[in-house]
Amino acid sequence: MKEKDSFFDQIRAQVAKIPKGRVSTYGEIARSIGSRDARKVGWAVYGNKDPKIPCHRVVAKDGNLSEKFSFGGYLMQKQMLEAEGIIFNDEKKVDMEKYGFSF
DNA sequence: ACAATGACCCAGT
DNA sequence: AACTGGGCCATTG
Repeated sequence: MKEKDSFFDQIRAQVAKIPKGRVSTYGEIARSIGSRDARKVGWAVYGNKDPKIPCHRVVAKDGNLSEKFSFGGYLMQKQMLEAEGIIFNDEKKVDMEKYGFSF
C-alpha cells in the first residue's frame, strides 16, 4: 500500500460513516467522493480489511451481495448485516428502501 | 506509458 | 429476465 491513499482514504471515510443498521452502494460512494468508479470502492475495502471499514455494509446498487466476498462468501455478509438489524428481502438482497443510506 | 484487471453501473438487445 | 458491450478510473506488472 502506498502512502497516497487518495481514493482509498476517501472511500474508507465514507464507508466508516455508514450508520449501523444501514447499507450503502458502491455507486453512491463512488460518486460521493467525486469519482464514477464503483469498482475502486470495492477494491479499497477489500484490500484494507480494516475494522473501521465495515465492508459488509457495502452492497451493490440493488442491495445485491457479491459472491466474491472475503469473509467466506455473501452468506457471511448476510449474517453480519442481520446482526446489525437488517432484514433481507431475498437470499442476496437487502431492503434498500429501508436501509439504503445516502451521503 | 501501455495492457490487463476489477467486491460495479448503465443501456441496449 | 439474462447476456453483451461500453464506460469509468485506480492498481499492478
